[in-house]
Amino acid sequence: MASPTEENYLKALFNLKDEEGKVSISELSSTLEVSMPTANSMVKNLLKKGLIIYEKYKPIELTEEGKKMAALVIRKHRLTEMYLAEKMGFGWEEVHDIAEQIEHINSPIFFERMDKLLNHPKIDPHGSPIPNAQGIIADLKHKPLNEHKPGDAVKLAALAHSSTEFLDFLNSRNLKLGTEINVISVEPFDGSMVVSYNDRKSEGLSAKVCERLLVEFL
Amino acid sequence: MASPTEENYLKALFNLKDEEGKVSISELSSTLEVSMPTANSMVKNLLKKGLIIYEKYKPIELTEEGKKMAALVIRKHRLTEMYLAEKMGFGWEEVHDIAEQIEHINSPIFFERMDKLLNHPKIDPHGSPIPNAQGIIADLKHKPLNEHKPGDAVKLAALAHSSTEFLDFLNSRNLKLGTEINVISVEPFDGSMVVSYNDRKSEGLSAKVCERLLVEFL
DNA sequence: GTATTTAGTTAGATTGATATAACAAATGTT
DNA sequence: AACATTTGTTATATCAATCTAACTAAATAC
Ligand SMILES: [Mn+2]
Ligand SMILES: [Mn+2]
Ligand SMILES: [Mn+2]
Ligand SMILES: [Mn+2]
Repeated sequence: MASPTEENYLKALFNLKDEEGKVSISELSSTLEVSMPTANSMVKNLLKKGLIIYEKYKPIELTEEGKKMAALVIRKHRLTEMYLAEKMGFGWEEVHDIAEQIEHINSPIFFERMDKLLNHPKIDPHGSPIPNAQGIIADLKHKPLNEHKPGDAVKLAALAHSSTEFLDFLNSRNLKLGTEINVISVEPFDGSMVVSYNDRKSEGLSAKVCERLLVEFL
Repeated sequence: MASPTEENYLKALFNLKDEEGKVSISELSSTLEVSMPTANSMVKNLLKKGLIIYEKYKPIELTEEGKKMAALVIRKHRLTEMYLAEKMGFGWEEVHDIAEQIEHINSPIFFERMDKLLNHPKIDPHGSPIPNAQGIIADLKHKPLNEHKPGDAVKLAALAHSSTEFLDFLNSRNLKLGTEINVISVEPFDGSMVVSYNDRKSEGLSAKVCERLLVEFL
């Protein structure tokens, strides 16, 4: 079985591939906050276990087996986040740090029970898809808000990144998954947008925020 | 902070003291399923950290600080067991193994939330007391069933040991916490008892079972 | 196209948790 | 009391996960 450390590496490799395409040793080491030699030696270890494909100085790739294991760790993480939010009343900004630890619990019945109690949720509290028990992840291909134009009416469906700071920001603006947003204008200079939602007639959102808000058409 | 390994040692020291009085290296090593040199070196480590009192060849004792830390780990364990049983529908025979892992999660808000959602439970699913947040444990001084005599009417309040096998046995006899038991007779030869409870008019229980059933007078 | 910078690797050390082998102390038995 | 058994200790080794220092390959800049 994979140790907690190995699970964290697999998860990081999976997520970085999604976000950045190719994955390098330096990205891995900074993501996991370890030194490059540490990441390098774990990469050799994962290679030996057949979970990645790797040649010196080349990008790191997960094998099919590695992908599946990564997806199952991500499943444990996201199910936990959903459980914490839905059944224990935690805010979406609180769940990640706890899930980062609980994802390493080795107990299939525990996570199956969460899944059942939650009625087999498809997404976590940040709108990210929960892989199924076979390690298959739905691709929910939402578009970021900044790709929309004035007049578009959309619904907040997910977040591209979900740092605590960003989630606190969204809380302060009362933005939640499901919030219906109308695009009023786009500032060509800096890509910021003016939108309305709920009873807020005119809210300015920076380009950085708009890129991270993943929405679907209404 | 204490590592998961250190937490397991503290917990074992605390529980063994309760069950056996003095705690030796060999008891510790067999309880934790490690070699004696391993237990010996961890004892040195805990000594250095001021969590135990120890002199070569003498019994091991927890310091006040060690006792408090042990009690807080036990609190996390028993709160988790109660949460799993009450909120997630696990049987009392399923909760220990999961709690053995979750007890090492480092997140005060997580365990405080469990405590709150459970309405500050005083006991775990096996009737053992849950230490409070200050590390104080109530002494519920129940007596084992085998110390009772024919004619006594008692209520099952806790279990002296709670191995999966024993819990499976109790399930098979439909014995639960709260079950009201009437002592019909005691066999002087082997200490076995005949009792009645619910609609069972005459159930034989071995001495071994009767020692482990902790009851209170009705 | 050489020089500089960045990224990656190797070597070597450390720490925590574990083990086995060998020996020593304490305890139990006759 | 002597011997045998059990318990505990020390010495030494391994393994996973980490680090720093030194070096090398690749990428970028000029
Ligand atoms: Mn998360
Ligand atoms: Mn993690
Ligand atoms: Mn337990
Ligand atoms: Mn444990």
